[in-house]
Amino acid sequence: MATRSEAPEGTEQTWTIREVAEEFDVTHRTVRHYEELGLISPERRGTTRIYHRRDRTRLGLILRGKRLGFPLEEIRTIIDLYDAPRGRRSQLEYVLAQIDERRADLEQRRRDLDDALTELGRFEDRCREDLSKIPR
Amino acid sequence: MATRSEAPEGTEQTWTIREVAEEFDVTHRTVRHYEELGLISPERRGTTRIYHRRDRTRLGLILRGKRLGFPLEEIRTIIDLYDAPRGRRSQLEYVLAQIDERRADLEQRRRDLDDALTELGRFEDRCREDLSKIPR
DNA sequence: CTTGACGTTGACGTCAACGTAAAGCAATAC
DNA sequence: GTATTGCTTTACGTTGACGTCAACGTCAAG
Repeated sequence: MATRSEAPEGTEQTWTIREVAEEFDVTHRTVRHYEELGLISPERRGTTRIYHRRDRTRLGLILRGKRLGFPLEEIRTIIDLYDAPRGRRSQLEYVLAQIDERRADLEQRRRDLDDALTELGRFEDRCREDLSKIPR
Repeated sequence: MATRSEAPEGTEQTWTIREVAEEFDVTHRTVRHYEELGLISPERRGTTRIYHRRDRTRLGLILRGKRLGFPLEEIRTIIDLYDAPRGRRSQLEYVLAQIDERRADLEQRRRDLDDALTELGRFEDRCREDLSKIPR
């Protein structure tokens, strides 16, 4: 569905800004905003933006980051991490250190999330108990 | 430590705005902002705000909600839910329905979070592998 | 060749979540 | 007394994350 490009053989599939925007259910303005912040950098054919699979992957990461409540600047450092240079040992060690920080952050969030869920569960139990005491 | 009030016996302990702000590591401006939005409503002794345990509990909930990335308005509906009237059956059923919605939201977040964590783990593995191939 | 449909770049608007500065009251410190 | 804290309100400023609008280019269809 909606495989727009001429994709005969070997030719990589591409998308327009409208297409990626609709696919991820955001506006084209949002997509361009992310580009202004350096989160995506689509190919330019003349003045027109051409989006590749790579861009769609990154957009997916961005939106998941947003659902998790990260600010865009932080999201940028995260996804940049994924294709940071890792040729030299020092670079790899830096990346590994960053990974640890990220993980600590995410695990804190998971603790908060689990707390919130168990609290909600206890609250529901209380409510159901109350309900059982109300006649009719 | 910093038990400000005159707390002789039976008297409930209270706190000033500075005290709660420092305890939760936010500014007093932030605390007042939450009050403006109706998320907390401390007692007033004349013009001065007096915070009780109830207010501290709510502030804790607010900040956890923020760490989870919820907007303050949504946080308000959540914590209001916790002390909504549940006397009548219809009210209880409404509350239970809200609880379900909340839970669905939180579980979506947990999925996102778990995805992010496993992805991070895979990435770390790749990095460690790369590292093992670099001599010295 | 004109009309859409879609693309582009500014530039300004808006809303949330506070920060910050100005100015005042009120109790303790000296 | 005055001075210093600590609390208060009022009010404007800032930052992030877009929305919205104007003005224009481009290309296939009629």
